[in-house]
Amino acid sequence: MAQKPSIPKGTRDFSPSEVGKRNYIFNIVKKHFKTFGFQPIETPSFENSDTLLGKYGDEGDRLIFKILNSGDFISKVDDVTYSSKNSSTIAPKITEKALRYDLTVPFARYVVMHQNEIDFPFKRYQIQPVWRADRPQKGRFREFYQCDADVVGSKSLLQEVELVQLYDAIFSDLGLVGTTIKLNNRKVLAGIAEVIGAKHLLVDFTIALDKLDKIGKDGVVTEMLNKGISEAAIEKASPLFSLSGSNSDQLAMLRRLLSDSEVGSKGVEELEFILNSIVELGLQSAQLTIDVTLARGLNYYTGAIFEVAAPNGVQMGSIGGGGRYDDLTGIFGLKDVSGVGISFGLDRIYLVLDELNLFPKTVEQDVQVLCVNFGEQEAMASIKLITQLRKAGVASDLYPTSAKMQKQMKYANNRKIPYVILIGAQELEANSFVVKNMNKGSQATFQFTEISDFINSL
RNA sequence: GUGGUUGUAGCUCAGCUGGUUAGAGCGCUGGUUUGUGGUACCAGAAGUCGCCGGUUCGAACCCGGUCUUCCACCCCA
Repeated sequence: MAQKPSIPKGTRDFSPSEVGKRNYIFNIVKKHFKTFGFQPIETPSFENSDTLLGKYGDEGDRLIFKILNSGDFISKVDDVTYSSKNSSTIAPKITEKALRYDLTVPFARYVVMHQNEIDFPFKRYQIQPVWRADRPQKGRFREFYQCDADVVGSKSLLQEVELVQLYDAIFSDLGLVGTTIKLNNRKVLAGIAEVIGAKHLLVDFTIALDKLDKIGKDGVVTEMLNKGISEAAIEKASPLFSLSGSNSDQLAMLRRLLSDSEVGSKGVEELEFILNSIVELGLQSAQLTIDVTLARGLNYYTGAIFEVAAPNGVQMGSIGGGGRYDDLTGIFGLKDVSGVGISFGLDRIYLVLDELNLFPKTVEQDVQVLCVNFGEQEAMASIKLITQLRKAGVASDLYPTSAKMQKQMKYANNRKIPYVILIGAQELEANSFVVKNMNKGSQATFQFTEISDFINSL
């Protein structure tokens, strides 16, 4: 063997059966996006760097794949910058494009650029790969697909309610029972920070709070102290650390805690509306719960925040997330367009479905009928049969050479082809064909004139 | 970006404190079975032991570097 080829870290090849399973998920997701009234758009794989940079925080900027300029890009860098050997000052001068990091920011750019053609409220969905220069881990890749559904141009909380329903519809259809849709609200977090007097430390506060289930109360307190949040403030916020009970209990507690904060009370009100609506509408298989510790890194959320956890017992980061952002298009110059959206982590959903064995067997079955090749004349008769089967929409194939029957049968078996058709000398003479059911092992003989009987029996 | 971990046949992995021609199971190819797969038996092919360098009479094994895998952190789908 020559040099072994390889693919970059964090990327994957997909085999036919994997693509089959991925398409199964895509199709279900798309189907529900459509029935909820969303329309598809697509955007380029790469954007201008300044469209993306600065939208995801410093951490996000680090993870953006930058594309080297074409041509003699080095000669255009001034000597001072060049000799500084400082990556962060040189990079912007030699990389004017960058790979898409998520679908939300390109969507905001799209909305601004096409604002005059769009009928608001605009509901769009988008299923495309995104790239992040992250260190790979289980369920974390450097190239992965996001499936987003967003609504822009409506402040109605009914959108949030519908998005919860959409999550539920899709996960139910995928057979993924027992997902938890965690719900929080940025205004609630802001209210808490305000009430405890740590308004300016909102981000640090929420990031620390987000880790509660991971590092425990003591860990969170330690981190908050390190970030400069006072002991008195932490003490005031301490009811949050042991918040439990039903959604309405939690709401009552929050309402009490935030009664002095206007923004906080507004957040509680929003939470309450969404929860009450869902209680009235009901969900098929998902559960909607308040989770005050849910922060999520993306800074642009301003209202509801969603995150979906896989069913209990599956070790996997969140399989979906989203939220309300009041001013995402503002950074591109279009004010006062509120948006709310959710995202599905296709690759993680795949891993979860695979682990729980929830893919239907049929997704791996491509060809339904294989004709054994016995020789030239027999093959010609087989092709005639296959032509008719294909016209009827039956995926069928002929083994291309008259190899040993054993080999042909084995091929059919390995390919999981459920029916094998035999047309040998005898059948040729009798104008018939033998159908072998590979699952049962049984055989049946049909006349050429009875092809439709066979098709109907499939 | 920080710390750790992994790499041996197509796949999953053995390989003792460094010592001749590197092993197994599965898979693959052929045969038992010249018109029947999934079971059984027999035989066979297949590896510059991730890559580069060093130590040594001698390296899959020790040392350094590098790439890759997985994990924790950071962050996140």
